[in-house]
Amino acid sequence: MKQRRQNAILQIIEETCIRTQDELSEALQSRGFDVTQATVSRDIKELCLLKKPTAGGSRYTAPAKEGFRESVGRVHSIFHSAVKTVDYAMHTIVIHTLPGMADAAAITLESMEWPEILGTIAGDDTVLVILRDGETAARIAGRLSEMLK
Amino acid sequence: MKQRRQNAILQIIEETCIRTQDELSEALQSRGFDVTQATVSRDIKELCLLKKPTAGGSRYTAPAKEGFRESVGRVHSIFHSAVKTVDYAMHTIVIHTLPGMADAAAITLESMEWPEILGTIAGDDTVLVILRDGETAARIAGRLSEMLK
DNA sequence: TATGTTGTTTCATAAAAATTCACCTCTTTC
DNA sequence: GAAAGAGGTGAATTTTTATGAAACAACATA
Repeated sequence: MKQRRQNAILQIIEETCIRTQDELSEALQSRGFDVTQATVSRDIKELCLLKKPTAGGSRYTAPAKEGFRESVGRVHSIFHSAVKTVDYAMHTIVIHTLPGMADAAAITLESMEWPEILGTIAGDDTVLVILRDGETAARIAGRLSEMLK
Repeated sequence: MKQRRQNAILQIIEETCIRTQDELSEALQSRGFDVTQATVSRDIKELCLLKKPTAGGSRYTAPAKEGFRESVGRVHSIFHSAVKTVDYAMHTIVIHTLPGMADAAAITLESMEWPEILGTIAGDDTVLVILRDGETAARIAGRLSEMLK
């Protein structure tokens, strides 16, 4: 059901100019999918749709990159399941993972393309992340911790 | 000032991962630009920044297309200044413009790439817009009227 | 000097989107 | 069959974003 609904969403935003999540949920209603804005919000997040600014107000569209959609959802879950703790000192963050998972965690980190991250080094169960400065390290460490919740 | 601030914004979102407009206005504060979220919201609209979904939450980025930024702002103003009235019947919308401006209005319409619009025909001071059906015509006509405000 | 005019900003608030929490409905496992 | 776990959802709420109105500044005009 969810799968079919998300396909419908992709089709709808292709065919019509959808500007809000309420509009989208109405469009779905008229196709027999009875969902609320809350669900649409989650679908949009999963599909990685983006709200593109155009002349007559903004509009939801599918992301340019293909294959992008599939990857993003997984990155989060890989990171989530691999990482045990996140700590930091000076301008470096230390991430402890399950044994053998450090490399996977590092790759997901890289894939996020956060500009603050200068680079990562992965051992077996530890990833070292190098940031520009201590303040940045604190901020990014906080964000990574958030991702574990 | 505004110009310089918007340049700063482009640089900031390039260098750091900005996830909300509040974050952005704080980043601006620390660079000496003392602005509120309201202003940031308008800057983002003018710069046509988009909020791109990624693994660790979404993030503002510059649009892919270059030259995109300049064009979008203008489309709206051209349409606004050229068009006098918008009306519709059946599955067609009739737009009256200032003399000689119909072509310009039609071109801006096309540039919006609204999927509901099958096509346009421009005379001297009139544009005919062909939609899929009457319901769509009513909806799109409403939207175009909105743009005149 | 008074009087627009235009562009930009903030404040307050409305609108839109994300999230929390509770509750379902299935599976799986004992 | 009961209990536990995983997915998925809606209602209500919070957070984030957009906007209307008023204020202000810079500049031109009478």
